[in-house]
Amino acid sequence: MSEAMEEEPARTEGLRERKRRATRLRIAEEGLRLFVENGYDATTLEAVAVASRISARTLFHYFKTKDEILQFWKGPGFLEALGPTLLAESADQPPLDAVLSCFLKLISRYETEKSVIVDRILNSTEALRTRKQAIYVTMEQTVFAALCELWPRPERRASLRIVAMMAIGALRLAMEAQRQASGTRSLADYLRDNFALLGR
Amino acid sequence: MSEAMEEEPARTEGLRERKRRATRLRIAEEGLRLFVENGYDATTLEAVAVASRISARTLFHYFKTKDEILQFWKGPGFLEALGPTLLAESADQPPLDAVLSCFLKLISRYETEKSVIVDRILNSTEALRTRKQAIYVTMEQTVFAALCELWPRPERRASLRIVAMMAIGALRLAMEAQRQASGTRSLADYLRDNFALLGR
DNA sequence: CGGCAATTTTACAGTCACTGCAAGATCATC
DNA sequence: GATGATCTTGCAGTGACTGTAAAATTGCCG
Repeated sequence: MSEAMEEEPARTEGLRERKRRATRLRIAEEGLRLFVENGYDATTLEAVAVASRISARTLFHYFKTKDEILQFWKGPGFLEALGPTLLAESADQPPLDAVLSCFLKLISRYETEKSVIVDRILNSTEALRTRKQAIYVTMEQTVFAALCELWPRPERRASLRIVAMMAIGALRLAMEAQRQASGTRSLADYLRDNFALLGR
Repeated sequence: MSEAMEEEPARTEGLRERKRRATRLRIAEEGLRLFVENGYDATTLEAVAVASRISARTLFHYFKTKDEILQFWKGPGFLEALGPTLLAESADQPPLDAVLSCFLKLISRYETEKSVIVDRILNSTEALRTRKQAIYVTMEQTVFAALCELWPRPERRASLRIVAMMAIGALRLAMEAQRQASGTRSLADYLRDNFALLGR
C-alpha cells in the first residue's frame, strides 16, 4: 500500500520510541523495587541492569546517574506542573496567596502511595537528602520565574525573590512536619499553617 | 636517628597530636591550592596526597571525603560560631531581629580573601553547589535550636521554625545577590534589605 | 638506652559509579 | 534487501572510597 499520505507521523516515531519508553519504565520499576527491598546504597546498578534484562552499560544510556532513577518517580508529580499552574493564578491577590493556592492544587499528586515510598528512600541516605535540597532550589527558581511573569514590575523583583524563598521553605517545612507526625494531619493543613505564619 | 630535641615538653598533647594537626593543615592547603590551579574535578586525591607528601590511603585518615577538604576552610568561619553568637542575643527583641543582629556580627569573617576563593570553588561544580545547600540546612537547624532556647515557650516552636527558615533563606539570597553583583555593595546591606522585606 | 604496646602510615586489593570506544545487533526507509 | 541511523553491548579505564594486614613511628616504662 504505497499511499503517499502521511496522516500519522507518530508511526515513524513508533516502535523505536515505544520500546525505549518501555525499557526506561522497566528500569525505573525494577530499580525502585530493589531500592525498597535491599536499600538504596546496597543496590548496585549492576543488579538493576540484570533485573531489567539489559547490560550495565546500556543502563547508563537511559539514566545518567543512580539517583536519576528515583527522580523518574519524583519528577513529573510536582516540578513540571509547578510553573504552568502558578502562571494560571490571578495577579489580583498577594503573591504569597497565589503560591499557596497553586501548591494546594498540586500537592494531591504528592500524597500517592508511590510518592511516600520514594520519599522514604530519599530520606534514607545522606547523598539523597542532599539531592533533595537541590530539587527545592530548582523549584524555588521556577516559582520565582513564574512570579516575575505574573508581576512584571521590576521594582518588585527583590521582593518576589524573597516570596519564592519563603514559599518553598514553607512547603519544605510542611512536608518535614508531616513526615514526623506520620500522617495525623494532611499536608494541606500544614501548608496553610505555615503560610499563615509567614506574614505573622 | 637524630637526637631527641625537646624544647617544648607538651604534657598531655604531645608530638603526635601536633604532627597530626600539621599534616591535616598541609593537606588542606595543598588541596585548596590544587583546586584553584587545576579545578576541583580535575584534581585527583592522588595528586593532593603526593603534594602533601603522604600516601593516598593516609589522606583518607584525615579527610573522609574530597569535599571535606573544602569544608576545612568553610567550616570554622561561620557554622561553629552561629549557635553561641545567637544565644548571646537578647530575648527582648523579635526573633528575626535577633538573628539579623547575630548575622551582622558574624559575616565579617566571611568576607576574607580565602572565603571568597573557597566560595568560587564551591560554585564551580554541581556536586559542590549541592553540598553547599546541605550546609544551609545545618545552619537552619542550628538557628532553630538556638531560638528555641531563647524563647522556650512551646507554643512558639512552629513560629520559630519558620523564622529560622526565613533567616537562613535571607542569608542565602543575600550571598547570592552579592555574588552576582560582584562586590558593588556589602553583604551586610543585602542582608538588611532582605530582612526588611521578610516582614513585608 | 632498650624493649614493648599503641598508634600511624603504607601497600595492596577490591568495590562501585560512571565514561569512552568500537564492534555487533536492530531498526527505518528507499 | 541494501543502506544508513540508532541501539546495545563488552571491554578497558578512571577516580573516590573501603578493608586488611604488614611495616614504620611514637609514647612510655623500667
